[in-house]
Amino acid sequence: MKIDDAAARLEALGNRTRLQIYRALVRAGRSGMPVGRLQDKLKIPASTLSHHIKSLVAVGLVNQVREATTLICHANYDSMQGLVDFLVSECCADEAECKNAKTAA
Amino acid sequence: MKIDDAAARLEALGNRTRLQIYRALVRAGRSGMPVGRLQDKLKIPASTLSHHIKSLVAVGLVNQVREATTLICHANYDSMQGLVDFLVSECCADEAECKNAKTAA
DNA sequence: CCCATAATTCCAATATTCTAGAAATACAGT
DNA sequence: ACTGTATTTCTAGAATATTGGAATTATGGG
Repeated sequence: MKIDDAAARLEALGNRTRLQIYRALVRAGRSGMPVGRLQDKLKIPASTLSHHIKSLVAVGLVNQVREATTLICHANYDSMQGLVDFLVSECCADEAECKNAKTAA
Repeated sequence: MKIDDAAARLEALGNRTRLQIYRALVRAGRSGMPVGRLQDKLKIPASTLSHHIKSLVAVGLVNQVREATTLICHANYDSMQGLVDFLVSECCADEAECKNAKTAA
């Protein structure tokens, strides 16, 4: 993963509201959750919510599937996993020891 | 971890420059890296660099130890691990199946 | 105490993000 | 086509972040 992609994903998650959205979707699992339900759950205006969801979709952390008039949102696990891998990779690349952190990755 | 702490850490990493700083420190491993060397490496003005480092320290992702006139910066692995754990935790909490993502955590 | 090096803080300009109401669009049922 | 529900886009003001030069502080050597 390129550093700009990683930064974009981290930035997307680095906002309380968007992180709440993302967590709700992670909790919802494979079945996902419609935009409307997110709105009920998080109590934020539709337009605000829509903007935040758009950010998450733009960086690939969230996918959407239309089902009639409702849009179902899904957390994209692969995208998150790629980000996590990026974060823990190259640990101590410029150093010798450091076994702990390597196993943590 | 509280969601606000997680969001703060993600926001700190969600900026190209700060992510570059953090990665350089991760690569440097236990020995860390002085602020001045980061400046040489990343070619950014001292004040800008200092601001960014301060953000990373504020959220606990980076620690600093003074050694004479130079300040050595270290990536805090525990802090990062806590963040990663937070991100992959509670996957599918509201659903039944979903084994893949669980094992990924 | 004075100097040099390392790094931070002060300050201000610029840029970006966040928020949300209002208007517009998407879709399905009748 | 008309209506209602779901959601997005338009728009713009307020808030926050980013940047970097200049001044300041921190530390140790002579």
